[in-house]
Amino acid sequence: MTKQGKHPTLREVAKCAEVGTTTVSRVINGVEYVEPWTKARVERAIKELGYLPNIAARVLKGHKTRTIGLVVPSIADPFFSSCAEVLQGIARQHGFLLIVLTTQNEREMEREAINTLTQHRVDGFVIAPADAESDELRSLLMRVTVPVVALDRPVAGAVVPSVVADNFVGAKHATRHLIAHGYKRIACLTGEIGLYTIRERARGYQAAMAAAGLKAVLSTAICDYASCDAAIAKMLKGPDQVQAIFTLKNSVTVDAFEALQRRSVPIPGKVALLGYDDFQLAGTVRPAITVVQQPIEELGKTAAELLFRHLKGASAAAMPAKARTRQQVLLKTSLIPRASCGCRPDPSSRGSSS
Amino acid sequence: MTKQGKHPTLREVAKCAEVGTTTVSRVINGVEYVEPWTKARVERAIKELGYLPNIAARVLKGHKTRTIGLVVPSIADPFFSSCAEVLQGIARQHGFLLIVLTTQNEREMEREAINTLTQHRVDGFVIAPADAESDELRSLLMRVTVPVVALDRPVAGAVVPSVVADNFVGAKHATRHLIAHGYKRIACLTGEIGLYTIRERARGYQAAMAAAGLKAVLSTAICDYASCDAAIAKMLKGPDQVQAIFTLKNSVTVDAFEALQRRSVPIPGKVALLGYDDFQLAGTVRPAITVVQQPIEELGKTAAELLFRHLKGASAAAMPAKARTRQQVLLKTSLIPRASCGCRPDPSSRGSSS
DNA sequence: CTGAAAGCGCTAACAT
DNA sequence: ATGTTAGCGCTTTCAG
Repeated sequence: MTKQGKHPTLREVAKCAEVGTTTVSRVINGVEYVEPWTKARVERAIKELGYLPNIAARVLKGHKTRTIGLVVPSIADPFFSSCAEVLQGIARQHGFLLIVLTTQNEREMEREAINTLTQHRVDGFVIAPADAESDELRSLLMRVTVPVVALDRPVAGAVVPSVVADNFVGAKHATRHLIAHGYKRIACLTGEIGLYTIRERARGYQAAMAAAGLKAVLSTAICDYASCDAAIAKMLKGPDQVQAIFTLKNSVTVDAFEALQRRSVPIPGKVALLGYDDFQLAGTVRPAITVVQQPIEELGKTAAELLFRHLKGASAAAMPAKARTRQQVLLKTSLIPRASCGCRPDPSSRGSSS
Repeated sequence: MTKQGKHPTLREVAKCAEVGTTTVSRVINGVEYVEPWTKARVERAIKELGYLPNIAARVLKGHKTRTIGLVVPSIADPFFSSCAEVLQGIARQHGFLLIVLTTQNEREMEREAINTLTQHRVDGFVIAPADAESDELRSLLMRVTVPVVALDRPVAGAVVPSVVADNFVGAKHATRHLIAHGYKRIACLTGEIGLYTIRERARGYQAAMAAAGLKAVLSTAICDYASCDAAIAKMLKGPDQVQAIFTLKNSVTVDAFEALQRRSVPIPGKVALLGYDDFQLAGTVRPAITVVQQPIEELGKTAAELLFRHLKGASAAAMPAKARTRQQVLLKTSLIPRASCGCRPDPSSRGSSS
């Protein structure tokens, strides 16, 4: 049994209003015409009984669930929570619900999440894939019969449209900026090199260094403050002392800043610092930290719009031939020059948080 | 019609495996015994067809949706996104889904959110009420037939259990800490005084000031950097120059810090600073900022556990008489003494982010 | 141990 | 303009 509290049913409303079930259905959905007086009675009955349609029944009749999913590594991550906020807002505008599932970047949880969404018959979903190259993911996604949009990381083979920031170019420009400042020995610090975004940024760094005939120094094993501090300590020693540090993710930027500060290394006097991804207080600390800013809101918005375009397209134009262009949207990043790279912007550049 | 892609049905699986629908249902739910060989055939058919049970049908049969809701002002807010992360994790452990709805602290959206959740027949939900005193909310909540837990802010009348931090005591202790440092003229800056949490903190500040025979100076109209800077400018002038500033929310703390810094006011030399709510980099900026830290994870965890206890209680013990104690859980906050208040902790106190 | 059949609450032909 | 009715996919007695 396990009856979940007795919600009134449409039939009860009908009985209460002394009409047929169809009539009630009609006034609820407000499509066909019903006699004003009848309508009034039905509405009174609805209010009286506190009736709310059971969506499960509608779904069973073949209707959409008006629900979408969001599959991300973590919802506590500011990047993804901002995307979630945007997505939820747009979903609401369309009268849709948002189900959030987190994967911790684990394949297994991701697989589970997709299955769960399928079982719940969501009308579509947005996903930030744990592994862009995964064959399993690709085939799983190909079985899915609802629109899917990849966010922040594409899926290899472009089996679904994606909306990602241009990590490669963003990192390349940032590195060039450092080079333009005259630094020769520029190190790059990061962790999670397994992630698509990080790999792309690393590639951008390497490309810029190579183009300038400079030697790339890439540390990919930074996982916490200790490892970051150790890496920096080593780079500060010897004749080939590093002149600038480019960090590829938020937490590493903060750790590097902290390490430099505690070692009393002047920034940018002795070592310049530039981080990928803007963050709260990046413009408030002294020196203010120069960063590559991602268009977070726009990423979320674009993904949401793409998803809903497909959602509507499916119900309206019913599959435009096969022209479901697997769009791969690439959004530009921007460099926010502050003080840590050696730039001295006028003091009006207050911190913008991502 | 609007058929949502043709998922295989249980009947199709039955046909494929050459058994009755009942048998398929049994192997899916794994409750009753089925002949190993029959079971094997069914499982093969399931795999072959890629069958996933339609939850809507189950729900229609009177089963739970195994879905819970979360209603918060914003999911982009680090506080609530952390709670969401915890809640989603615990929900997943129980095999439940999480639906997230945001209200922007608006009554109307909140009402809508609750109705939506009811329509979708969630098994329960967690809510951070926009207005703790709202009669409408209270009555709405009393109509709801599923377990509800209030988070961060209680509902007046204690119609639902709640899990909140002790804002009053947290602010009182913080103010006392400032007083213990010898400051006499301590100002309190905040915005959103309409919110329960902020009001409680303001009360705590006033209580501590009154107890010490000090005059409370409360500015409640801080809404952005400009207003914060203006307020501080005024406080810096004249003979009654303020000696310490207590900010009641994150954004104001950051704005105050920035304003002080840009006006080259030595912290804590000239003016001490203490903020409510910890944040990323609070321990990294110079001087490191002393804050009142909220037990965010614990708030989320406790709310989730409370919710699931009620969820399980309802299906197991079927309403323990009337002993549904409307628990009001009050969690302790802690003061993290850093440098901005005048304390000089040894340099080992690295920044902890909320 | 397995299957046939009756609905759960709703919508949509099809009648009237 | 409104009512009757047949399922949607699933679980669950109740028989075999």
